Amino acid sequence: MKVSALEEYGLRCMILLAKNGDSALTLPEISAREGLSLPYAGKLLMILKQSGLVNAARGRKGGYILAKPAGEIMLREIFSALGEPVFGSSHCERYTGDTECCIHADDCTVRNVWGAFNEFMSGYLDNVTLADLASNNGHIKQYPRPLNKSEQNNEFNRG
Amino acid sequence: MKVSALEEYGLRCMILLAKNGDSALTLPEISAREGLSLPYAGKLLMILKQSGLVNAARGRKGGYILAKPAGEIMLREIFSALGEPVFGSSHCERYTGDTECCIHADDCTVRNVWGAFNEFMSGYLDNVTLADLASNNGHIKQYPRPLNKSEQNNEFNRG
DNA sequence: TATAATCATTACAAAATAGTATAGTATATT
DNA sequence: AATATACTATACTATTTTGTAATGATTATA
Repeated sequence: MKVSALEEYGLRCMILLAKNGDSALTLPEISAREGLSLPYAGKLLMILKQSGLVNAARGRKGGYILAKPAGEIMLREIFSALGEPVFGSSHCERYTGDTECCIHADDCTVRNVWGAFNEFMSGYLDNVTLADLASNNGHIKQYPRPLNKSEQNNEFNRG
Repeated sequence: MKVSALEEYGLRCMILLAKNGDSALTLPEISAREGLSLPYAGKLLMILKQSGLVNAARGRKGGYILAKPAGEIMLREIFSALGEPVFGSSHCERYTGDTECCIHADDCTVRNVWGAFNEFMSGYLDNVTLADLASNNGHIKQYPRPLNKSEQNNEFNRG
């Protein structure tokens, strides 16, 4: 289970733009401040632009800026632009082994594991904005805690 | 954010072995029942064997069997064998851009996002066993729910 | 209108992951 | 012992992801 480079660096660029407020940042600036090569930063921002998350201006006074206020950008939008959720709609089509359609299509045990992750992440992605990340200087003190063992035993349907 | 093929198919094989109880399954059987090619199933089981999760017997009556009861195998062990947790120890070394060490090493905003996922997953992986997955026929009714907006506002340290 | 700074686009190269092929080694059965 | 059924190991190929290169298009300014 891995975060892709696009997701990692793309989210970083979005946070950078959010912290920079209303003034635009150029590719050379973004590249320098994120430690990315210029072409790669360009590629990232292009993806973000094509997803409608940032606006670009060409020419001498050009640069990139958020397409809307950071407080109105949910994390989900950013992740959707950069990749897929862990258990996305394509998951079952992706892992079909040798067969046309997954052999567990009817009765899948694994699906529930990814489903649990996915539900948690959905709650997170749909409730946290880019501004939340940018404003607190990167120090979220507490995360939604995981359930302890007895809570899990209550909530899971065993046997 | 993606589940790797190894994680997906490896976990499926473990569940299959768990459901099969005390009798061994051969590679041809595993291959057929999971819809995987024989060589690929072999590769998977080899990884699981080298991690100590399954025992193998060679020869005519050979096959694979869980190395210990499914109830004593935490999901974490399986995932550790097959890949890395989302925000593992190598994450910050992995995404350093062009620089030797990540430019955000001191003050990283993104880290908290992955950290939240990671904490949730840890709570899950450390509390759910392979038997939990195998015994309920794949139908977990309820997952640890995500926090709602007001809970999040309480738990997060804003601005 | 020339120029420098900037974004845009396409094609390519490198690395990691996924999956296959082939040739072994071990064991139960006959 | 011969054989069929299994696991083991290594090397190879294909695909996806990651990152680079090179060239073109746009705009502010002098």
